[in-house]
Amino acid sequence: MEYSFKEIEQKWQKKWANEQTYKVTEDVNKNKFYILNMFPYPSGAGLHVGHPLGYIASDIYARYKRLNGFNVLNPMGYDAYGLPAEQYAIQTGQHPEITTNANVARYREQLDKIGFSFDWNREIRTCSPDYYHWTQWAFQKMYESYYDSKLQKAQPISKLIQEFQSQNKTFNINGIVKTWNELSEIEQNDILMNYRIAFLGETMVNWCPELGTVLANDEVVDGVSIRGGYPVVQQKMRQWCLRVSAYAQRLLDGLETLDWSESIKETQKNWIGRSEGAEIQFKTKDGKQFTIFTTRADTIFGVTFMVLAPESDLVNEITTREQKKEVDAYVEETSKRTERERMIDKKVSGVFTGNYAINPFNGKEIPIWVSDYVLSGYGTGAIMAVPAHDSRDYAFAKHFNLPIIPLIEGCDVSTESFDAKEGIVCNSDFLNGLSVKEAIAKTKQYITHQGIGKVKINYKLRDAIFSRQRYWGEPFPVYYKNGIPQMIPEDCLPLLLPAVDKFQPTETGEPPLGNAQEWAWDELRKKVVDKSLIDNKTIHPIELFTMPGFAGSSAYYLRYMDPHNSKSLVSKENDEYWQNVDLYVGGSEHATGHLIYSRFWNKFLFDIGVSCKEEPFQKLINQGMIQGRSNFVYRIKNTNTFVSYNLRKQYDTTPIHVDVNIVQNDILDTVAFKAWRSEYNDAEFILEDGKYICGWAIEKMSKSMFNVVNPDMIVEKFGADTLRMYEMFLGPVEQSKPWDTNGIDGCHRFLNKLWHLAEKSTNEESPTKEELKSLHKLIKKVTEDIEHFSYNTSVAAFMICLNELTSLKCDKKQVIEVLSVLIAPFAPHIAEEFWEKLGHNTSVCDAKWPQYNEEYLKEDNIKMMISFNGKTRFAMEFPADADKEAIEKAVLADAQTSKYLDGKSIIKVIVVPGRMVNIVHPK
RNA sequence: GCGCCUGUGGUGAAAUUGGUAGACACGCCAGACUUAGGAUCUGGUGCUGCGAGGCUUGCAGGUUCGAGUCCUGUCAGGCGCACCA
Repeated sequence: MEYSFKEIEQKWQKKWANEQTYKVTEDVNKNKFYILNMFPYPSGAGLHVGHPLGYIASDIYARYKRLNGFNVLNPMGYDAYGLPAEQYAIQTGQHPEITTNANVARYREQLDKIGFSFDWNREIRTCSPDYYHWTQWAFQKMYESYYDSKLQKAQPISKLIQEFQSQNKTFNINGIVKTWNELSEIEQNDILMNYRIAFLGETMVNWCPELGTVLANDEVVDGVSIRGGYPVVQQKMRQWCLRVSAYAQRLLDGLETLDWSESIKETQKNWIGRSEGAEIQFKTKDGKQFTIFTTRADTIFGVTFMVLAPESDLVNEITTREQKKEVDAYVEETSKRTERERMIDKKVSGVFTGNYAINPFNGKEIPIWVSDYVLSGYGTGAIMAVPAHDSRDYAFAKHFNLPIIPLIEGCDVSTESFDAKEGIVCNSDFLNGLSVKEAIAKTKQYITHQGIGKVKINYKLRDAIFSRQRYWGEPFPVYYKNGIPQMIPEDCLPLLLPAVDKFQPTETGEPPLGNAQEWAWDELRKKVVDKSLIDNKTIHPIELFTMPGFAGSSAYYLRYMDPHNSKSLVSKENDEYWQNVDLYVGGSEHATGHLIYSRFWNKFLFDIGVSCKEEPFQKLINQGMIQGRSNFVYRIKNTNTFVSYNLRKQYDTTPIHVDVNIVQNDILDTVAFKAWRSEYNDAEFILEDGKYICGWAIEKMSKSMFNVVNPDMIVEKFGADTLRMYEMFLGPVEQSKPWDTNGIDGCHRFLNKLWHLAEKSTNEESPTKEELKSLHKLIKKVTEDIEHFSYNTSVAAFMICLNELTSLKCDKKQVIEVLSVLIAPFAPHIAEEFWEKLGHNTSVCDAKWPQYNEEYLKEDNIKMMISFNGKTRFAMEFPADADKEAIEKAVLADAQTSKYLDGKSIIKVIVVPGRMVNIVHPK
């Protein structure tokens, strides 16, 4: 009988669905294993062959763990809210809800064909009210919490208020000192905003007019938006923010406990950007005070000017009346430039404020400048400039002809600054003679002691901007009373997103939810307890901003543990059972976005006792990107004649992308090509050896390159099991590699041969010694490979084993029984079919993973390397149980007749490996 | 500029972690069978040379009896961060 994969796969997929084979329930008698893929956002293009790579790899691991007796949670869902889904809807002119549902359905259909062991009972969608209920809930908890820097954890804001009251703490409001109880509600609220973990802040944001929304830092690269590549400008706006920066140190420390790749940890460390330094207070000549941040406190004697960021509030305060006009003009000018313009054009600019600072170490007067090379958002927005030892200060000093004082013995600063933190300090009073390291420490000690500064650690990590002027996102469960945000009562959640017709964003930043004023008032009437407030119109309707894409994706893995719970995000029992994700699989492009937000979000939930683990993802595997392999045809210019690849140089040709689906092994199907597009109907070909050979290149997989390969097509032609095996065979999971359908035949042939071997295997006898050896070699290899995610080599091991069994003419049922279980993670459909034919009435998923027996693996002979006279000469074989004397004897006997030796010059013989035998044989 | 990663046949890649480099697969070559088919099977296939042999893991050194693997330098490619004081 033929291997009719189509029939087999459909049969088992139906059976799995009907019998809920992959449904998982909490079972305290079994060890848990939580495996998770980064859930996809369902784009309109559907899956291409690169998307399932990570899913297949994790599915293999999930099935393997299950066969080893673990209770495996392997869920799947959709990240359906956010910009990409909305942009797609806008482009196609349909409502995002409609496009999202259609895309989800399409994804599901494609995924089902590949035979994953997902538990679809636990499916979640970030845009479904059951789900975003808990996104909104978490936001409210963040609003009602502050970060206690002494305890280093989140605490209820009520505790802070209590402290303010009981300590009778005083606050300076516009120069008037008041105690907490003397403050108005608005003033109290303003103060608390500086502490809340979710807070309203007037901050510089990345405003993208084209997308009509603000963006988080990780959504902007090189001054343009990641989605669409539109320019982004800096603008001050009142926005919801998350105090991610409070968790900077814990986010850094947590990395040490994680089993993640070094490169992704490094990326996160860079992004968090911890730097140890000092804040030093300076006074101006006219008695005003300001603070700077530096990591090079040791260079204080080389400060020849100070620089303020143009956006800094200090600029106004410090600038003298004479210079005001000039400074204002400069500030105005820089504010008009976008981030991108500033980045491209790095020319030195700046203006003198007219004011001078006094160096607290030696009393010298230092001019204060304003320049855009100092950022307002980092440190204090003001620096002390040491041109001798900082390249940016150096460029500035050279440009404006400011003095440069070298501070390291023997350094040459005539053409460039000396930035290295090494050498012996000079020109620095009491620091002279110290190393840079010592000088930094001593200066820090000095400033602390003198009360002119303090040791300070700064982080580059900024607070996340949490509102978007968009429609397709979670509504904020917030309304306003006298401008003060109020949380909608917890038991009134979720606050549903209204169905509106006009959901397009506006360039001015008016949120699309503004089109749903009626909804806002209606919701308020339903959700706010004190109805008189509404009638008096003393309150404003619901917040019209929505949450960003990362809101829904930050704690989704917790929800999978208990997806239908309507009382809480996750029940205590379920959280304690599943703990956290043991294996997380996804792309490394989320290193500074999702993987930071998610860790932050989980740390907060840990602090408030919702999550029992501080880190959400214990082990992380970053699957590589699958690139496309494009094919080209070569058209002779101004004709409709195409010349084959190796003849193209004889003509003046233009390479043209051709659909890879009408090319096989780089040979063009000329008939299909003519039919492909009307302009090629009358195409003519110059062939070589009767074939048209195409050129090729590795490029991104995209529609415009005609190199997109659809998994449906592969499943149709070769079957899901072949697709699964081939994707793994392609190379290491973590490596980026091009897709090349050409090689798939090898995997298909393998399954075909396996099928025929299984068919022939009706012999009930025990396997022979050779057969057992081959089988147990495979068990060992596959077990080890799966543990190490080295799937490409385990596929190879299957092929080797099959070749061996075939040449042994193996026909034993017992062998096929073991093979069925071994292959089940990779090719589950065929495995089930074998299992059933062997007479089992349970799923192969409930089988037991075989253990190998070292006894069968023993080699009769051991190969060893022999070295003579310092040169490795050749390998010799010895019986496995040979002792030292026997080996020595055999080697020396061989040496007498060996062509490598003349029989008289042996000095040293070393036999390796495994057992090392040194034979020193003096002549 | 700083940090991280990767360089092996025509192609995707292996290499028990220091032990006969190129497993396995694609492709290619030759053959078998066949109602010549993009089916199946068998053998060959790193480069070079008629040959014995020689050469070979980006390049140059080093350690070692022995290096793709370890060390130093260098070149190339990729990724991340980047006026972060």
